[in-house]
Amino acid sequence: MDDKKKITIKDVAKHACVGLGTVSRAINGASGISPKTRKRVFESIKELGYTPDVIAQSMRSNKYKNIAFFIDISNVAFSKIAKGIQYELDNLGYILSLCDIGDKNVIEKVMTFMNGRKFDGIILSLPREDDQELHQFFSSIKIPIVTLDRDIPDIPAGITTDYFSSVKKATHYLLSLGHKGIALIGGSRHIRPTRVSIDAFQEAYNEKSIPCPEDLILEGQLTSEFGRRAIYDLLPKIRSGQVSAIFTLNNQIFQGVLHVLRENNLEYPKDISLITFEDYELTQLLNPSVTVIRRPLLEMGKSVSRILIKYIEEPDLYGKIAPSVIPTEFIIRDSCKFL
Amino acid sequence: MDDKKKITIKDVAKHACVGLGTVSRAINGASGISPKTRKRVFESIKELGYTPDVIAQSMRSNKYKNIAFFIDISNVAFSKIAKGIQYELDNLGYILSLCDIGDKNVIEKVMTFMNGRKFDGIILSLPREDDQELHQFFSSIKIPIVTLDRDIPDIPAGITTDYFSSVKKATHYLLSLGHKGIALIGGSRHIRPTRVSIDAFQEAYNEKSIPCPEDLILEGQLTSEFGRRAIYDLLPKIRSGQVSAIFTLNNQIFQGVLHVLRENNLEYPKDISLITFEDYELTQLLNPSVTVIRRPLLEMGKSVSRILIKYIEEPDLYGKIAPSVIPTEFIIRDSCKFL
DNA sequence: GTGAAAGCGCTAACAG
DNA sequence: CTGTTAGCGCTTTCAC
Repeated sequence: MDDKKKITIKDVAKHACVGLGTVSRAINGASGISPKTRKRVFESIKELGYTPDVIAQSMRSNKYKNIAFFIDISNVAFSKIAKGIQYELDNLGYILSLCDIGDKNVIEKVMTFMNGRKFDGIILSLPREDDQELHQFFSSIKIPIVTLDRDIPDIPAGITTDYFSSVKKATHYLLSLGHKGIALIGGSRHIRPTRVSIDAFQEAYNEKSIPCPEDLILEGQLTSEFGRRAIYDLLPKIRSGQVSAIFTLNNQIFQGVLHVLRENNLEYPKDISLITFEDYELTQLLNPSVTVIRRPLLEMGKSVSRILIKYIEEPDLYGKIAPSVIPTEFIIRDSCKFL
Repeated sequence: MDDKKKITIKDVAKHACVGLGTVSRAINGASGISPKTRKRVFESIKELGYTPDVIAQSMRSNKYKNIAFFIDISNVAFSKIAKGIQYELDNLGYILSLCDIGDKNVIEKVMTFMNGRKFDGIILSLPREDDQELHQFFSSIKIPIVTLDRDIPDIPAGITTDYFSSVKKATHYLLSLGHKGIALIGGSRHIRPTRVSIDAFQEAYNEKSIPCPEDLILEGQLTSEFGRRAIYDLLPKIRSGQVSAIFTLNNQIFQGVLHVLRENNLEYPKDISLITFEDYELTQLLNPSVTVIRRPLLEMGKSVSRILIKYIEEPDLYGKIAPSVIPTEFIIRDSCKFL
């Protein structure tokens, strides 16, 4: 990282003919140093090409300039969110340490990762909200933690995506097209996005005074495997016309659905109408293109970092800032037909 | 991270009635400690719930248990590679620090990221191989660096993907289907994958004693934008039948191509045959499904980490291990027609 | 305002 | 084999 021999704060002090502490004060923008001295110190720093050793700084100051990000990497959304986070963090001199927690054995992975390590803050996107053991673990940590669209007791949400309004909009859209049998396939009520979406779905039906088909609300996991299973079970109802539209709340589920549809020679929008969450290359390039709800992933990453950093810099605020509400967009394309 | 009050090596020493150094020796599995004492120390460690402070360890030992990963996050391949890397690193107690370098201003981002930070090793996937400034920078660093499919002077490749054989296979396949005008759209010769693929492409033609259409080898960037431009220019030749197949070397390029094809009502395989690199949800779910060359992304991540760790643990080997050669797979689906 | 001194928690070199 | 000692590079008192 450095050039030849490590040049330390000591060298700078000597070069600038000041004491160790003075250099430190200059670096940290602390008070109690005259502008003149400060300037001289900075000149020496520049001349010597000195860079503070982050490790040594950390040891003394308990600041690490390091954020941990726990997420299931398999989710396509991840890379864009990560990009947003990293972008924001970069500007502030923090780095991102990545931990893939997959979707099982989460606690074990988290603990291994944290073991003896130090971070200034944590960004959390857990596969479920009801893992008591995990909550307990995170609660015992006294650094700021912030979640991505999760309602977890004692841990403030950094951002909260407005699934409600777009799911309602989408459901209304389907309803207005004449669909009554809409199957909603999502994760479990134990994660916020699914929970909120179900509420919105039901409310849309209620507003039109159409009875909501509770048996068509399918809760499971955010995997393509679950999508396959769900749609497979739905096949008879699709064929009988009882179900005329499918609304998937996650891209992996959507992919599973698509597979089974294909295998069974079911075409959309002819045989079945489709709406899904997450707008990405697949939904755009599929033919016909797919009606979707889009989340601004990059922006989500940036927002969540901003809040986390604020908490880190002003610990007193922790938990007191309302999460950024991220808007979503309902984009109508060609995957739904008029009944 | 810890529980209440920080418990240190000192506490352990006191508890186990041994000296500081002894505890350290036990922790580090160093020699010169009797099994009996070691056991006692570990008992105390367990009892006290002691965890070594990685920061303090790092400061003394110059080991950080931290790997830096530089990559353009935008690439879909990234998340699976990252998963592989993280998986392998996890087992060895290393963590992954992620740096998104995008595809411009790379050196600036790299330097900001490295500034004052310490890593044990670096995994590098640069957007181009011919950035002198960047090479110089990385050459000046004396920790192991390993690349993902890049030939960079002085920096050993961790893995090398066998693009050659599958590109040749794919080209032969197209040739045997009767295609002569195959457009090859890739990045620049300045990155290994494209360079090798071009070679293979030409060799396939040569083997069949068919003159290789050099003017149909299009070099550019690995972006959908370039894909669009390239295919746009090709349109007349496609319509005239001069070009009957397109072979894209990257998924983003492929997506650009697909867009333009769609906009111009060109269908595959009817109007044009298609082969692309990277097998992912899009190529599988598109209808018709797309003939592809697949790389085992997860495995690539694992392999590159393994080599890097080996270099870290045995610095003498640095640069002396041949890169793992990662096999690729040519998967025939429905995007090419018999001419 | 500024220098000197005291550690942060740990490893490594040195005596026994 | 094991205890003690000296720092790693830095921040933070504490005097002056």
